[in-house]
Amino acid sequence: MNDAREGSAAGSEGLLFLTDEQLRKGIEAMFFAYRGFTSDPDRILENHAYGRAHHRAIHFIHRSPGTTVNNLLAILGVTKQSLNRVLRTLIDDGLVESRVGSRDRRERNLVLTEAGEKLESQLSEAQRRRMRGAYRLAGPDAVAGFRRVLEEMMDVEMRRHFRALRESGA
Amino acid sequence: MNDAREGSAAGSEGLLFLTDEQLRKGIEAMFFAYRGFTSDPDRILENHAYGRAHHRAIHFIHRSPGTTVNNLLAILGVTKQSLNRVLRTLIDDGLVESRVGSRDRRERNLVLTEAGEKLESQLSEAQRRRMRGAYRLAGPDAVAGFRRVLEEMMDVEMRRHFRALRESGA
DNA sequence: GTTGGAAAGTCAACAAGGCTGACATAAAAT
DNA sequence: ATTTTATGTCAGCCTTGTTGACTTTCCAAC
Repeated sequence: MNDAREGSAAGSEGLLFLTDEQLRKGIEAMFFAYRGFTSDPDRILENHAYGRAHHRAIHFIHRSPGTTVNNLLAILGVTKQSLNRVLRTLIDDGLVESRVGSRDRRERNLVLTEAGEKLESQLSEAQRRRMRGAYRLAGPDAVAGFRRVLEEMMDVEMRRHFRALRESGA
Repeated sequence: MNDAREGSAAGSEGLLFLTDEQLRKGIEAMFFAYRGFTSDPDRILENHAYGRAHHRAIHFIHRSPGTTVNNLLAILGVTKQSLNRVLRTLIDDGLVESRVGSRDRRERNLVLTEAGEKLESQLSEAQRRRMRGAYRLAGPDAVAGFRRVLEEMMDVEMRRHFRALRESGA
């Protein structure tokens, strides 16, 4: 409907990269790229009877060892029932340890066990391999742009979490 | 595990953007950004008793009017049973029309009805609004990098479909 | 013309992983 | 002492993915 007026979004400012057509390409690129992004870990998880939800939990527990359930809920944006089902299996399988909070004993501090770290490493390495390949081919400037656009696409709340994770890293 | 050796991926080549830490940031950026990417259409779909699967079908039928079921299956990467369930409801609700193929009458040519185009327009505009905001803030160079990295992240098969869609567009 | 196989549609059953609502418990905060 | 917070858990529902089996349609080769 809107597409009949290709390029009209740019008006007379010459912002060709903002045409509806360009935006649609970006949308499709996100769709197809996300498929690739998840495919490698998905293949590994198949052999473990785990799914993407387990991967996400493992990733963020690795990233913030000792994190609480509440914090994880905020980052993952799911209900506690949903997260609990996943955490339950990971704890029962000995990949995650749930310690009673030191500061506040209502809380649970979540950490990966040795086995958990091992799986995390496998999953992460598979995913990083793809990212590394893409980064290498695209080059540093493209990577900076990639990161910049992604960050602008996030909701403020998610950007907050994203940046909080940045601080803990390099 | 691998992360103890931060920066070692760059070796002495100075490719700091390829450190495991940078790659992890990219992974997290994809995760958080994709959440934002899908959130606006998701909100709209709630009011229509449709889900993301319906959105995807609507998007690609709009994009390639008259496309066949088989082509859609290849693009979406789901089983025909899964797609059929979604198409069934869209056809029954009068958003998609399924015409017997002209060339090959076993095939079905899928097109959006007027009502289908209307919903597509709503969904697409919501998604494009976010992309437009991100693109504008990041600037053309960042957008070029964004697109470049995403394309490199795709599986070859998906890249083929992506590029096929490009040709039909501007 | 008959027939083999491809394209499509359908039925059934199942699983993962979202969701809501209700309720329980322990511990902190007031 | 009471309320609030963090967590866990039970039950049930929905969407969307899966596999397997089977039918119908119909092009194309024989």
